[in-house]
Amino acid sequence: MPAPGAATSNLGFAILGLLARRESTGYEVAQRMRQPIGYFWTARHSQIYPELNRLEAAGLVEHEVIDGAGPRPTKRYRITGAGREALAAWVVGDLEPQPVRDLEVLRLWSVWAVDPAAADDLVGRLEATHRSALNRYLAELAEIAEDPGTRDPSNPLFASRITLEGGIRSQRTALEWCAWMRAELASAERHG
Amino acid sequence: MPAPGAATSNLGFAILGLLARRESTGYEVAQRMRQPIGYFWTARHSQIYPELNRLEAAGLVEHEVIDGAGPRPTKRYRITGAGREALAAWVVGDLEPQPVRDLEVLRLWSVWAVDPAAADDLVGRLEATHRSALNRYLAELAEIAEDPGTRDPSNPLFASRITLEGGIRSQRTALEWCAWMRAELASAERHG
DNA sequence: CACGTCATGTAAATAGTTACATGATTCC
DNA sequence: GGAATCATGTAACTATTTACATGACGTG
Repeated sequence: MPAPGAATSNLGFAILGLLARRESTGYEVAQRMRQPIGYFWTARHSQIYPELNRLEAAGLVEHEVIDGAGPRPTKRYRITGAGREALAAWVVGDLEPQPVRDLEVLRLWSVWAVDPAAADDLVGRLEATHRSALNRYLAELAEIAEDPGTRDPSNPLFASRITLEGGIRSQRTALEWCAWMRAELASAERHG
Repeated sequence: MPAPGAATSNLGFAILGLLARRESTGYEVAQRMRQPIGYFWTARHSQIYPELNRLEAAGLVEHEVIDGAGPRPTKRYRITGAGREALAAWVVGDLEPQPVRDLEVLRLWSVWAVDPAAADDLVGRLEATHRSALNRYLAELAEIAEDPGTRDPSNPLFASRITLEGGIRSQRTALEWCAWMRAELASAERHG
């Protein structure tokens, strides 16, 4: 019987969300942490393995040993009933303001310190990264869009679809913003 | 003569950006870290004071002791020439992909695990926080918009304006996305 | 046979938060 | 007289990254 009030970290809920969709080994959790959810949360395996142990100690996940290729026993993790309850409670829980950390905007906030040509180049590179992110999201959405599960709010694909839609919208907005900034830089150049 | 290749952290560049605009005490840096730049970077005073020492050891800032109200000597920090160069080089430097961490999207990615009414309530609360952020950004932009400095790419106000504009655009997009999600939830409810 | 993938761990370092500590001045 | 603000620092903890460690199997 583990401590029931043991606070789970954000990483813990990211892992629970992953395991609620499908059981996985720690290695697979690390893989899935890059691709599907890496757009809004990331973690390395060195953080994931200890967190899986904490989740297990709290009774939110459990594992069984299976055949595998590693030098140590391969463990397949599954979310428990308590884990599902904790995840659902967290999803609808209070929204404390999260500390924002956006390196891109932090750079642009000091862009006045470089000459306009360098600024334009920077914004151009930013634009390119947003364009490639947009294309990745569009491709991923296209892959699942036909599935009727994406229309059912209790199907994981519904949540995949709405989060991808959010990513697409925000990348498009970022692209428009970049184009706007380049226009602002160019207009200042003419009137300057 | 400090080590010239000493790597400066992101926090260091946030502080340099602040001091490049105006010299400040550590206390003021902590205040300014909330309001103007807190929309994209945050830090507490316990992180700021040691970082100012590191920046000084690296020759990027310097201080003079002034009259002040604290129990210890009050220090006013100023960016050095080397500090300005380091800041400018960082602004236009390589863009390594930054690890994303968005708690809001992480929650929504598991929203399939709760019932549609609770999901709708969650999205409603998200909407409210985006609306208030939008209003704050609009008010801040209105405060500076009249200043002709906002049109000059080498004036800090230009950078303040374009970053606020980015914040406004992304909050508006988030609001539209929230409205879209509520519509999706409602339409599933009808056909469900 | 070298390289990539499967597979799980630990160690050491940096980054960031929360809490502790001190003391003067101003405002209610 | 108590609370807020000015002002700077340290200690302890949590979160995250980078690097070290091991070893089997399949592919070119």
